[in-house]
Amino acid sequence: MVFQKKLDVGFIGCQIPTMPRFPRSARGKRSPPKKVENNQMHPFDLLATVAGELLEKRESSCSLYETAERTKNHVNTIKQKHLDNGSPSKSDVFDQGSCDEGSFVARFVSHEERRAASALALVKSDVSEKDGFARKSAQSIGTLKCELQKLKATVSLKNDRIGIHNLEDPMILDSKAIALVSSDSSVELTPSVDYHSAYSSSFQSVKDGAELVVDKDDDENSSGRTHNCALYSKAFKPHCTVERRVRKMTTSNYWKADREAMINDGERWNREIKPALHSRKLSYTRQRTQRCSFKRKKLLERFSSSASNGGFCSQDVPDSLVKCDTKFDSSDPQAHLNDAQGRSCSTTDQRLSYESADHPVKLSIKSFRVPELFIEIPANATVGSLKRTVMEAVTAVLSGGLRVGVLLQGKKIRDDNKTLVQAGISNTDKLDNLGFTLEPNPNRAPPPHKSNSREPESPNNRLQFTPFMVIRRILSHADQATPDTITQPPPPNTTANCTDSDHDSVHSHANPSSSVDQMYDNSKALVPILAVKSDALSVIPLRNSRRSEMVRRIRRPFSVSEVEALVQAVEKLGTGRWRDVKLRAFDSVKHRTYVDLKDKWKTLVHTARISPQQRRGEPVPQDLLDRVLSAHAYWCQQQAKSTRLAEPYLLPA
DNA sequence: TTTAGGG
DNA sequence: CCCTAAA
Repeated sequence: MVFQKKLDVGFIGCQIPTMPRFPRSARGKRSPPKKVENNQMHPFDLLATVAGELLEKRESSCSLYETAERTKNHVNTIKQKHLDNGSPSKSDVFDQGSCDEGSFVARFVSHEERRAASALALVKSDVSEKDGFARKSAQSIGTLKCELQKLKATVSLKNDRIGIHNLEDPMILDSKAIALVSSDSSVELTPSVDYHSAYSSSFQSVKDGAELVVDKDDDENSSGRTHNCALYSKAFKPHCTVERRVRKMTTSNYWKADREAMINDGERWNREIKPALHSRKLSYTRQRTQRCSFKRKKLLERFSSSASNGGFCSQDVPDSLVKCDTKFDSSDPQAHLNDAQGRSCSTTDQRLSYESADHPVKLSIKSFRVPELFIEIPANATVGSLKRTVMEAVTAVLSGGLRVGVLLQGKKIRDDNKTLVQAGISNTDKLDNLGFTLEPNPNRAPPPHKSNSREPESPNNRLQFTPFMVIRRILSHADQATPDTITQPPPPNTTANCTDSDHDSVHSHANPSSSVDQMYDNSKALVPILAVKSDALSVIPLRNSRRSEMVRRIRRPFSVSEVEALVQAVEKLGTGRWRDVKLRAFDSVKHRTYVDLKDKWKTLVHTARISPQQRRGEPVPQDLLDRVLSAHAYWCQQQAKSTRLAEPYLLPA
């Protein structure tokens, strides 16, 4: 249902929910959380989504075949070299059709060779899936064509208001899409230059438009430069994802269209379509990010298992809780390439993401250190008792299982879905401050541990070995050691302040942490440190666990632009859907919760009603306040209507 | 977890 | 911005 009347006078200008929005009491139990649905989606959002998908596909495919070309040459070079060296026994692994990555890696373990093998395997598996991909693409394109025609009809109805003309005929899109399909299905096992150029040219027009896609106004980590990890991780896990890409395309991105249709009108693109693309993109960012997270995990596992010495050995941690001396391997020139580009891609240029993600960030953790696991024990205890006590303390921590945390410059990176580039881990300038923590696994709390020390025991010597324990002193100054100072676990809420305000840039609400988890944000976590220099072992700030009082979150007044975004979102969504408002307009702003937005709206309404002289803080433009009042009035009325509809007997006319 | 509303 | 009942 289009809200025709208001739309005519240019008030809200969007669709309102198909179903009346009843007040909570009338709606009954809340339905599962849902985001803005397709039938409420702005046409521009749909167009933009599709265009983005097409571009993404084009980009990844081009990159793939460039990689294939390079790899082929590289492998041939290596093969030739080994043949020249008279080691024919090894050459079989290079034979087309029998090149098994595992055997390759087993025999040729240098970095270059592994890369070549992985990339080759990638190409082969990808090629083998191309036919299926092409078939499914054809289907989804059929759907796309249908939907685009519907969309075109819709858009033309609104032509005058939204100013889009020259929307490309769906048939043209169709032919382009078919070009994609036929290209894909004509893949040869060994990618040829001819194929590559043919592929590129068929998408030249799209490529021309690609410049417009570069998202220059992305703020901080808001948006998804996440497809960068596709090529990267696939190089290490070849058998992954053509099928999944297709499924994603056919199910989630239902409406499809071609960005090219919009490019003719560049100015309107910037003024109207691009902002819509931006907001639409936000919701897809998470999906892509999650997809990539899995691949990254695989990547790390793979990296760990193939590293020749040390490598990532999180599995080995329980056995080697000793000195930590780790470093980044920055000798790889490609790592530097990665760094230089990683920085810029996180702020401006999407295309760089592809390039920087081509090369791995290499970490080498040789061992772990436990900097702060202090034991308190009576001075008359024996050394053997001390050893056992330490052992028990460590065992108590470890028995619950371990998990690994990542600290960058003292900030805990909670968002598992971030790429290394996005998190800043690919930036060598910061690597000195990269740390890994070993934390007791909150999901497997260690069983209550009885201390059965066989030493002469005073009643005060009954230490409860829980992971919370921080024992302050080691065999020092028995006169000051009051044996009854058994350190208490901190109350669970003592550390909530450590996570949110301290980690705005890296914290993610997508990973809500349990209170137990937050507890280990404190110094009680085992903190091995990854650093180049040994003296950098001190860079991880151990937080003051004494900060026990619950602190208020830092006050962050809303800027005018934030108000603008809020008003805009509420105009579209109404005053009762703060979670949706949050997702729509503040998805990437971690420190604005939906409660904050609701509160801000409340104060905005209040501000708009009082005289300008009574207002304080940064002045909000009057036109915004006017919009606040009218939107608020409208949605209140809407809600009242729904209430009457829902409760006809309570309010007889 | 999300909404709604008082403080 | 906090707190919390209610859904």
